[in-house]
Amino acid sequence: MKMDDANWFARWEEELPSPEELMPLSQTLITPDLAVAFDIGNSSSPHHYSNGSTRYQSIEQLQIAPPPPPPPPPPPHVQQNLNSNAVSSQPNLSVEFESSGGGGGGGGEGSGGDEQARTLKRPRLVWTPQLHKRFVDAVGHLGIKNAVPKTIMQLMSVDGLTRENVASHLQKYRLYLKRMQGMNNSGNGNGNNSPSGVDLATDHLFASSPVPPHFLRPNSDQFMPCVSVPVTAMQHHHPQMAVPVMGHGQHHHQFRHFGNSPPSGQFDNPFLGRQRIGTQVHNRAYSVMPSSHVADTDSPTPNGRKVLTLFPTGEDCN
DNA sequence: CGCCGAATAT
DNA sequence: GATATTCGGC
Repeated sequence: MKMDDANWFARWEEELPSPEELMPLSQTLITPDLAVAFDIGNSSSPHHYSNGSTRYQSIEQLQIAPPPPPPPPPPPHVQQNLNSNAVSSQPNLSVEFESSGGGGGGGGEGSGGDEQARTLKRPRLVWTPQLHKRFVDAVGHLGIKNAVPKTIMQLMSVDGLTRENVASHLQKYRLYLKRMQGMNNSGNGNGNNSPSGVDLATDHLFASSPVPPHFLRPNSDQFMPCVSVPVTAMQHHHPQMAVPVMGHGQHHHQFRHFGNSPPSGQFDNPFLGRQRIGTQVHNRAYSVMPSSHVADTDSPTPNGRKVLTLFPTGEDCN
């Protein structure tokens, strides 16, 4: 009760990715051209983030694949290179972009696209567990009141993340919460009373908590460790299973996590509908990480999409 | 006009 | 299924 501010911040910090993890992630948008050209395997790009600019963070897990690089012949196996890299660290890096087939368009700008990167058509954003966590944290800390795309986006301060990205994700997230709510009530087909705590959302899923100043853009610091939130519990658990629980009025949200040992098991991922974890529980992060991504190797590309993956998978995506 | 959210499209 | 884009209402 009293130990909040100081404490939560501390905890929050703990849970932040270690510098080692962070650094590798600090690449900003990787231009498709670059990606292809460099095979991305070389994360050794010297230029992490532009320090001088006003970019906030560097939690570049955002891996938004850059603008449409229509031109050259995209090697069909681009993704695999990345995998090899996965081992290096745990940064789940994943870039996904559609093959030129659909998007079309082209622009061809250099790699200096700073502003442009944000303006042009970006490839589909892949919500990595880390990214999602940022999202959840942000939402949890904003009141339901403030948890709107723009605000969330700001709180997350992920370079390149757009309001639309967040809005879309938020929509899904809300849906997920709704399902959770429904589950506790009655007719959940699952005999389980979902002790798992989804009870949180009865109506104040998250209630309010003014965004702590520290959260908002560090108007002067481009270096806040990472803007996240103090997730009271779970550190080494599936982040996916975290749900903001709002206890009392203005307190900091505790996150209840379930999935730790799902009694009867089946829980949905934050977004995914119920995912059966009967026999095998996958460590994979929440839904957003379809097996295809986690799979590792060349996964079947559904449509014409190419998926670049760099994730070791699972692990703790703290 | 910008933003939000639900619906709809890809 | 996951994300993006569209569209109506503030």
